[in-house]
Amino acid sequence: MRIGDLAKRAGTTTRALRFYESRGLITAHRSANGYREYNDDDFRLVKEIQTLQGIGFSLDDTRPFVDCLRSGHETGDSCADSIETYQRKLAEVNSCLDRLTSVRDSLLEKLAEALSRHPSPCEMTPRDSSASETEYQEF
Amino acid sequence: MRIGDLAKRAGTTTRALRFYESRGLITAHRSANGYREYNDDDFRLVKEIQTLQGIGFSLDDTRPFVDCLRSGHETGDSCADSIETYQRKLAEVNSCLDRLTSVRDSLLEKLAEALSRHPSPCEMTPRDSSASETEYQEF
DNA sequence: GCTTGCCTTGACGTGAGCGGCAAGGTTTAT
DNA sequence: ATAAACCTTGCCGCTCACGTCAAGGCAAGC
Repeated sequence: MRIGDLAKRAGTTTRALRFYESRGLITAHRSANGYREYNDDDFRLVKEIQTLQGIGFSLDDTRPFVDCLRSGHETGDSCADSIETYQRKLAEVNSCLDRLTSVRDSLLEKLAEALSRHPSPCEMTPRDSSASETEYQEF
Repeated sequence: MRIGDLAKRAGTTTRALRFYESRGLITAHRSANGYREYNDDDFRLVKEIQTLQGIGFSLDDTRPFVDCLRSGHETGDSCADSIETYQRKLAEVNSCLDRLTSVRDSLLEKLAEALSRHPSPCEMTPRDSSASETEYQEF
């Protein structure tokens, strides 16, 4: 299949696929007219990338998994490098959790202090607090 | 004092101070030769910015606090907008904590699965696990 | 032949928070 | 007089994962 077909099947864009190729993650062989040709294995690679990106992996971090799949393994995490990446990511996530927890604590503290200084007697959040639209940016 | 003095006092750079000014956070009046002139109030503004940035606030998020100080309040969080920003940030942090927690769980799960498939009998992390240099990038 | 819809490469834009450099003006010390 | 150490504005660079043109080639239907 060609790049547009793969993009549709994988739910991504041609631009993303070409970008993955430029990063060396996937490599397509070309048909006579120069078009990229993909097979089902390539589809699996893209899916692996998407899954890992969904967990917060950078493209570089997905490389060991993609390489692992390309070297014939059944799953992307059947190789030592992938396991190490899991562990490194886990450590990152844990340290970030610690940091965010302390941030939350200091925020709660600051908020309590500020509220105690600034009573605001008529503003006890009277309306519905629909904060579900926060698209978690940096945190 | 001039921009270099303020930068030194606040432990930042002239480049950062000019950037804050370009974002409309601080405004210096100019002396006869065109140099920026700052006073102790400006120093407090910079300190407020730094404190909030240390908690993970974006520059834009520090704006209510800076405006609050500039409007004469004793603390940057004496104004309603600052309180709202606190609350919004708190919601963001909490949602991010939830997301990271589920990420950690799925990572642990995937790691366990992969390890059960890939015994690796001679690699039980024999060396010291000095993962303290991970500078928490995206997480 | 013309349009439509694929495909190609390449180069620039995005957002955050500055760093670094250029090219010049000002002040102070020697 | 001149060097050192400031200051000014302005513009490019950085990371990341692409989006968005731009300019053109290829294939198929009418």
